[in-house]
Amino acid sequence: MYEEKEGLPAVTRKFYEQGEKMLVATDCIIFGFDAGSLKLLLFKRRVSPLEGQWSLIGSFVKLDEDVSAAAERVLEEITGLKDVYMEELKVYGAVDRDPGFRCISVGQYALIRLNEYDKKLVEQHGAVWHDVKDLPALVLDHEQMVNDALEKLKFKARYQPLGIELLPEKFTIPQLQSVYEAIFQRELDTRNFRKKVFSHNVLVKLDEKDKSSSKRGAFLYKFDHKRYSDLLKGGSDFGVL
Amino acid sequence: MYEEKEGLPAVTRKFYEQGEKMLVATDCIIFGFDAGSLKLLLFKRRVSPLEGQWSLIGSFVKLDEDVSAAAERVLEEITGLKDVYMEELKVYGAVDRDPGFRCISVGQYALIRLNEYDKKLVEQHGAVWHDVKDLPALVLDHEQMVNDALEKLKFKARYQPLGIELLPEKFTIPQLQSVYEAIFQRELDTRNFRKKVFSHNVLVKLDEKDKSSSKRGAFLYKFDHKRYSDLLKGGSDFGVL
DNA sequence: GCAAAAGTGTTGGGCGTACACCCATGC
DNA sequence: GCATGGGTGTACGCCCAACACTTTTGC
Repeated sequence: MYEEKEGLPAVTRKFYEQGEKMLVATDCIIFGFDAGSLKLLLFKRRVSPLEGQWSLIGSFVKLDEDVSAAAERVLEEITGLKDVYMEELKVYGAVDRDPGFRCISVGQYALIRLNEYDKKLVEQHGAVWHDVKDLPALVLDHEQMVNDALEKLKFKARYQPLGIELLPEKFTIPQLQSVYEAIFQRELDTRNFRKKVFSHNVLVKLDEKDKSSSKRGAFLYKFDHKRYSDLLKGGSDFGVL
Repeated sequence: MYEEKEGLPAVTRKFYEQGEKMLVATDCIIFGFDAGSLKLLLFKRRVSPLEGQWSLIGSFVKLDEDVSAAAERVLEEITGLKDVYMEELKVYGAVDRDPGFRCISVGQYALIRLNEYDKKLVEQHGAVWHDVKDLPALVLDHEQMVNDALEKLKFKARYQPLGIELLPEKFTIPQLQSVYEAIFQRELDTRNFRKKVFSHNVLVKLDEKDKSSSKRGAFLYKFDHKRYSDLLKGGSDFGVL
């Protein structure tokens, strides 16, 4: 627990006492990818307030916890995952956004691999994956958060290889294309897509094929993280279209 | 003043009481443009804590105030300006960022016209314009905020006509080019710049010249806000390079 | 042998970039 | 008449978008 600091001059203490304190929450927009479509992890609230309604997964930020750490804690509590791609979306700071008490929320979105998370943990929390094309109504301003996150994801995916965050370590090019088609909500041209992703030289072809989705089978690739970070320093971008 | 809500079920009250409350501040990164360079409005603190040191202009967010409204209030208190281009930068939420009490800050950056602000008000607050290429040390994590804001400004200026937010209503093309050169910190080619800005068809040529910086004089233009918002709906972008 | 997905090249147009000279005017 | 900044056009290369057929293999 974090205490008011001792030993500050009176005038300084007064300065901080003037400030009105409020709740700070973080809500996580957790994306996954499966069966050709983008999924969102939602949570049916089992406790008051707003019991029984769908919401994002969130928590209050503790006094002794960084805001980003709070989001990481929430994500780990519900999926068992650490070290996940996660980024701040924006602040939701309207006075009346939470009917209980003044509370601002920092939206943060995460991309996770559906083959890695802890299914039991998710179930225990009453969380369910929903297709982003078919979402239920959500509490408070959570629908706005989801829409903002989808927009930002579309935008960022044009310049950063976010697609690989949603796939297993080994993946095929058709799978990768399918991820981007789900993000952009439109079909991409196979030849142009391959040309583009290979042009960055960050994919390593393996000697294995995945035959789960075709008779011929597609070669598996993995992402070369080291080469990627080297190229980033050179200021490259990693668009797929 | 904002009170704890009455009439909530006990379990709901408990839920909100569990949350640890903290200070929420907003800090404004206020950019202006003058004499060919980008300026930042900084503030020499006259009160404890951190008296005498340079800092951004900020304030605690009040319980009955939206986060964005707090930034607008701060900006108006110090410059007299309303309805200014302002946008959220990001949240600064590290536990130890403020030595006084746990306080997260929402950085917000603003672009203002140096011919419009209230000079007396700025003076009264001990605020001074500094060239961004020559900034003093700043308190807390404010230097990080400034760097982040400069990065974001560079990035966004490629796709949105932010330059005009820093110029008077009537401006010349060389002035506009000079704004972008200050933002990107490099020289731009005059012919390509003109080609690009005119290609968007959002500048209206006036029948006046500005002779303040050359004998020949440069034609003044104004920005066609209506045409711009119409084009935006069509999904255009407004790059200058 | 056929269905179903994997994989492969070429072309045209638009956009960004590089580059050099004449114009108008005040002094 | 000259110094100073304002204003203009072209040519090249690159990247994006459009487009159709062959390959592999399980059934």
